[in-house]
Amino acid sequence: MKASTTNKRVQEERFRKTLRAVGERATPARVALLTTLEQAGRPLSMQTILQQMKAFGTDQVTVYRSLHMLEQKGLIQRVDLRHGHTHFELAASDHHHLVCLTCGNVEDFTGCGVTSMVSRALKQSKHFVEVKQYAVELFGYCKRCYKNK
Amino acid sequence: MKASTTNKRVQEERFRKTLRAVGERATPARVALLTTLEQAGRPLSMQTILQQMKAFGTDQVTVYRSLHMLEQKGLIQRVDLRHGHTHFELAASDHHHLVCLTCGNVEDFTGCGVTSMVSRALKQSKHFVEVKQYAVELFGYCKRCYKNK
DNA sequence: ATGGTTGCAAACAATTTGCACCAAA
DNA sequence: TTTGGTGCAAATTGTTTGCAACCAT
Repeated sequence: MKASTTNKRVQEERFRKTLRAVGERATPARVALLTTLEQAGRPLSMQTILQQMKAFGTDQVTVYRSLHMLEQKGLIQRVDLRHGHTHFELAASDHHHLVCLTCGNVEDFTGCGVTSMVSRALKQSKHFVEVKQYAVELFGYCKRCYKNK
Repeated sequence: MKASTTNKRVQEERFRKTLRAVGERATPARVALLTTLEQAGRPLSMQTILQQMKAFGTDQVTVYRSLHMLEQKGLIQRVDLRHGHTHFELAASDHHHLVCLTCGNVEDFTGCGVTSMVSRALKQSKHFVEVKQYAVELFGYCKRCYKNK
């Protein structure tokens, strides 16, 4: 048995537990959705998700409904890469994205200093008292596209 | 003549110049769009924009086409406030947003230390060499909604 | 057993395209 | 004058809803 297969099974079991932990049923479609996002390791477009889940035998409608629920429960996050369509990735990934404005390539980066940013923002704010999530995306050019500008 | 009227005319003239400067025609619809975003002073939803522009006598299609062009030229920016629909605001506003996850209220904040964040990200990056735009949104709770949680 | 979940069909909403006419430069 | 912009209608794409059958617990 290949290592990747083992890992996948372990992941799936973990996701089943996570789902039950937030009070939701661990259905095959939901587990497959989380596994797909996990294995991708990067934000997946709606298109791609629908495609992969269709291959798995899941209806579009179920995908939409599952994504809503998972986002609501905070297990996944919507990402706006300015590619023209929504992307999703597993939540709790404390990294952010560099996005190429030309080719659309995405690279992660960490250590954006978001903690100090949050405290500064809250200190400055009149009405806000807590920050739970954040979106940080940087848009620019990768080497290749920079040259061809 | 009221001061606000004067300001509006001055703004319009400025926007006409800006449009020509990026090689585009200064049509009434485009100027009205930019003026609308300017006067709002906060990100406007697609809905709101379409509504206001319809009142101005502009077709939806023209609004979509203008928004695309203005975004392409870097005069406006798409903002994802996780309200379920796209928002736009004038570009070059070097502030970011605090968004309430419950009521959707938006507040600006400045001084997020984006410059040092950008240099850290670029230093860390294998492929990226330039950052031209960024999106920084913090999601949390305002006083009122925090109490009622 | 049973209440939440799914698939299908159909409604609904959002966005884009083709084309004739009009206007900014 | 000429090139690009606009409005209208219709196509296309994206997302949601209603309901009967199904399955995770």
